[in-house]
This record gives sequence, structure tokens and C-alpha cells, in this order.
Amino acid sequence: MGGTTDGGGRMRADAQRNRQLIIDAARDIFIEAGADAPLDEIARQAGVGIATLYRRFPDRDALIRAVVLDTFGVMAETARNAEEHGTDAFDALRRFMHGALDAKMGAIMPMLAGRVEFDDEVDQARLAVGVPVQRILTTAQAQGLIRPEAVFGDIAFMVVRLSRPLPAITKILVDDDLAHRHLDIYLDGLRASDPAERLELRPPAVSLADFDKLRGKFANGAVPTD
Amino acid sequence: MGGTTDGGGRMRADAQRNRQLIIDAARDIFIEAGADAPLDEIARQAGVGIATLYRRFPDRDALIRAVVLDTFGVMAETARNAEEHGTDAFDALRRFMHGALDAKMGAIMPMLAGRVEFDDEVDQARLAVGVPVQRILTTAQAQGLIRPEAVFGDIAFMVVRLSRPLPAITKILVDDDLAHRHLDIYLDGLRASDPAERLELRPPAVSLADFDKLRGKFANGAVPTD
DNA sequence: GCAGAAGTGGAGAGAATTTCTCCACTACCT
DNA sequence: AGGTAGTGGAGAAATTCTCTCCACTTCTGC
Repeated sequence: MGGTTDGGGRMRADAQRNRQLIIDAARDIFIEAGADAPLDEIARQAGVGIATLYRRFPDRDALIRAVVLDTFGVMAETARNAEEHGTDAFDALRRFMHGALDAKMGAIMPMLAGRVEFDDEVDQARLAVGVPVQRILTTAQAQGLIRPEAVFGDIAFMVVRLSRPLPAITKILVDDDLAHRHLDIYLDGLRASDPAERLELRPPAVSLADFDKLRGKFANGAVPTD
Repeated sequence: MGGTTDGGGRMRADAQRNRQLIIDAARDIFIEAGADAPLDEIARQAGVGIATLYRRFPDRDALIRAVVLDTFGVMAETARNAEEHGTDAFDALRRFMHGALDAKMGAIMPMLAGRVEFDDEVDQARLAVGVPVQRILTTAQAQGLIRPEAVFGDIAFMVVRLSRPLPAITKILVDDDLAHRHLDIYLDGLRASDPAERLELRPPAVSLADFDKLRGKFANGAVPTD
């Protein structure tokens, strides 16, 4: 498991650059081929030798962790931007969710879960996303824009589901825009409309706090390719 | 590629039974571990020897095809039941989608796409699902229960997305019910509400007819594990 | 019941894939 | 310009998966 933060270390400029190239390539390859994708392929796509990859990331888990932390960083920035530029809290939520789709958050999650230890560093990165999103949601509900029974999990899990790539061949029919279309339908379902005209939500309502249960859990046996 | 329908052939009763055990096990294992899961594991879970599996299904694609056809059969029955028992067309659509989630349709699709040739047999099985679903949708729209811009793809792809399993570790937080909860939110988004109060849907609108484009396409290169 | 046909299991050889090290070479930094 | 940090890629070793072979078991028709 990589040191706390070897990303900010004292490295030669080209090494620093290569490190980021590897992370970017890893994200793409992991999304395409799953968390067990050959590391050679990642190195090739990054344009570096396999040795460079192994020097920087002693094992696969270290690389996965770096990708996860990097992605959380992007997401946190997306949340901040959404909060700042949204015309109201509903619009902010909408901006965040569409942005999260673009960041492919949901394609990264499957790696995170089960492969990365939820220690303090990961937890902090996670909350840097979760806290502003929860704040947006709470505000939107206070303004009567979002149905009051909606919870954090109803945002997070749908982003995950929508941003996971569909099977390759369906690309004949589908591009990334389809997920955005369906997200808008979902968002309309989240609106605070007449309670008589909407379905009553069944459990489980998963709150932001519930995610704390993942702390410390790690490599709990079966880790599907997925 | 297996013969047209070796499912109904003249087989000894126990062989017939084993064949179905293999298909059932394959569905479970494929869902858990992806379409490239070791065949040994499938045989083990089915409680048969690896030789039996190979005798019945000469290669992986034959097995995948059998699973796909079997699943379409279940789905078609679900659609028929929904149409028959729904209190109105919205309710029928709702029943179908929840039922399709339970059948894990979306976990099977990733195999179908890119691994199974869309020949006449597959096409017929596919339409045995698609046609009644389209009919339900059209009826619901005629009755003013579903927004008029919604199309077949808005039903099918969301079922796929919702029924794909989330990463193993999130099972600490999540059970299958969560997908049903989110489906209900989505269904509320599909309702025909005041157009001023809903988001305008962007393209692409994927119709049932668009799926014909998949005919004949097969093994188009990159087939992600997924 | 019995004979014979149909079906079965699992070990293991072979093929394919993946990991990860080593070291001669190159590029940065002061 | 010198020295240190960084690099690439071949290939040995380990791992994983496929798929056949054949002695044995179970069905089915009579």
C-alpha cells in the first residue's frame, strides 16, 4: 500500500509528469477493461515503460489508490463549481451530477470498493466530495425543490450507475449523451411534486453517514472482475 | 456457434436437467465475474464435471448464447404478466421494469452485446420482449400517463443500468432493493407532468427499431471484460 | 431386471497470459 | 559538464485457463 502521499514528493519534473500520465492512462484502461487489466497495457497507453510504472507504484493496489484519490479530487472540484455557479440548489445538483458523469466517477467506484483501504487519506478525499453534495441536497430540499425523502445515496448511486460504461457493442446505438438524457429524467423524478402523484419510496435510504461503515473494510474475499 | 435449438433435442432426462443446471449456474457466475469467468467455476457451481459442460456447449459463445436466449424467455413472460395484471399502462410498465430488475436482465446484456450473433433466433427472442414493452409504453403515452417524448431506449437502458450489480463491497450498504427504490424515482420522472416543470430531454432518443442496427454485428474487436 | 447406449467426472498436458526484475542507457538539474 | 535520478524493454517464472481422454456410472427400452 503506497505511502501517505507520494504524489507531492520531491521528484524530478519529468518523473512527476510521467506519474500523472500513468494515472490518467490507468483510469482509462481500468474503465475499459476492469481493475485487473494488464499493467503493461497501462504503461503502453501512458507512453512509458513498464519499469517506470512499477517503480512509481509498487503494486496494482497502489496504482488503484492513486487513481481513486485523483478522481475524488476532480469530483470535489466539480461539486464546488456546481455550488458556486448553480442558479438555485436544484440547478447546482443537476450540474454536479452531470459533471460527475463526465468524470466517469461511477466507472472508478468499482475499483475503489474492495481494493482500496478506507484509511484517513481516502476518507478525507471522500468527504471533500460528500459534504458539499449533501449540503446542496439539503438546501434544495429546504427550498422545496427536491422531494424530502431523497437522501445522499439516491444521488451517489445513480451517478455510479449512469456513468458505468455500457457494453462496447451498444456504442452503435449509444453515446455518452444517453446517460445525460436519463439523468434528466431521474432528476425530474427527484423533484418535489404533488405527493399524491408520486410513488412512495421504499427503503433502503442510504445516508452519507452510512458510508462510514466502509471504513477499514478491505479485500473482503470475493472481488469480482467487474 | 451452437445449432439452432439444441435445447429441445432428444436428450436423456438427466442430461436435459444438467443442461439447465449449467445455464443457471452460468448466469450467476457471469453476473458475478463477467463473461470471461472460468468455465470450471461454472461447472463446479452447477454440480457437474467440466467435461459435461464442454460436451453440451462446445465453446464459451454457445454457452453465452444459451444464457441469453433463456433470459429473454424469462423477460418475455415478465412482459406478458405485466400487461395482463397491471391496473393501467403505467402500472404495467412499472411491473415490467421491476420484474426485469429481478431477472437481472441488465447483467446479462453485457454478454449478449458483442458475443452473440444477432441471427433470426436471437432476434425473435428479443422481439418477444421488445414488442409487448413497446405496446405498453405506447398505451401509457396515449393515456397521458407517460411523457410523450419517452422512447423504448429510455426503458431498456435504464433497466440494464439498474440491474447491473454494484461492486461487491458496497453490499455492506446496499441490497437489491436499492435499485427498485431508484427505479421508482425514475418512473416518477417518466410521468407526464406539467411540461413547464420538467427538463427538456436531449437526444439520443433510441427507438425499438434502432436495435435492428445490431443485426449481424458480431465480435467487433474490443470486447471489454466488463 | 438386463443390455447397451448415453452420459459423466476429473486429472493433467499444453497454451496463453501476466507479473516483475535487471541493467545498460538517457535526460534532467545545478 | 558531471552526477544522479529516471527510463525502457526483454524475458524468466508464475499463474491461470482450456479442453481432451477414457474408465466408470446412470438411464431407457424391452
